[in-house]
Amino acid sequence: MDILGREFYQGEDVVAIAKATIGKYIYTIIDDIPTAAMIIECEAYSYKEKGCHAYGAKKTKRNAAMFEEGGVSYVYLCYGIHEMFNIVTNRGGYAEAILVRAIKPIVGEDIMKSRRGSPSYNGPGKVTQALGIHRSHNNMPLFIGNTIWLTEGKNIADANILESPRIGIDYAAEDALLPWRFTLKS
DNA sequence: GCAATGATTTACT
DNA sequence: GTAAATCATTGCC
Repeated sequence: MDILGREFYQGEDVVAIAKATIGKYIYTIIDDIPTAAMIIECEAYSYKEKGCHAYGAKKTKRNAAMFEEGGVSYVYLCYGIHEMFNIVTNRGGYAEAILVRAIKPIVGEDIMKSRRGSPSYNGPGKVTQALGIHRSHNNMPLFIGNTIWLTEGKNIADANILESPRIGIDYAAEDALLPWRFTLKS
């Protein structure tokens, strides 16, 4: 299958990449269990705005993965309970990433359901749980085809992608209004 | 060392 | 709609 190469992630416009990520397939092989799903919702984050952990290009131990070259994963724990899966973009040092918010199961739905305990996958914490991703998968390359990777997936027309403000970052003030959330129209 | 807090989910009123 | 759960990371003392 067509694993997305490094160049897909290294563009300079994280928002454009986020939009292009809608409809892509994400594959994981975790605990020897393969699963696949289509990305149907994601959000862009950049060091240039307050919603991002790396706002102001401030590097910390937690967000170090975002400063890597595009094409690696950024997984972290939030609210002490939920793990979130991000795709790092841009070149090294620019700290931009895409948060995967919702998926549609393609392979291994029963596995996801049993991991989740509930058959819904719309929410960042649910996505990581369904796919079996956890913090130890932080800073992993996504362009090799090992453990976690993306493929070309479905080609989605622009007209079928909705833009809207991001969710859950009210503290980011005016930056919370940026239309950096992309959803597949169903 | 210690207090504050969050890119959320879930259940309850 | 509102609130509690729950802990690693952060920032300040």
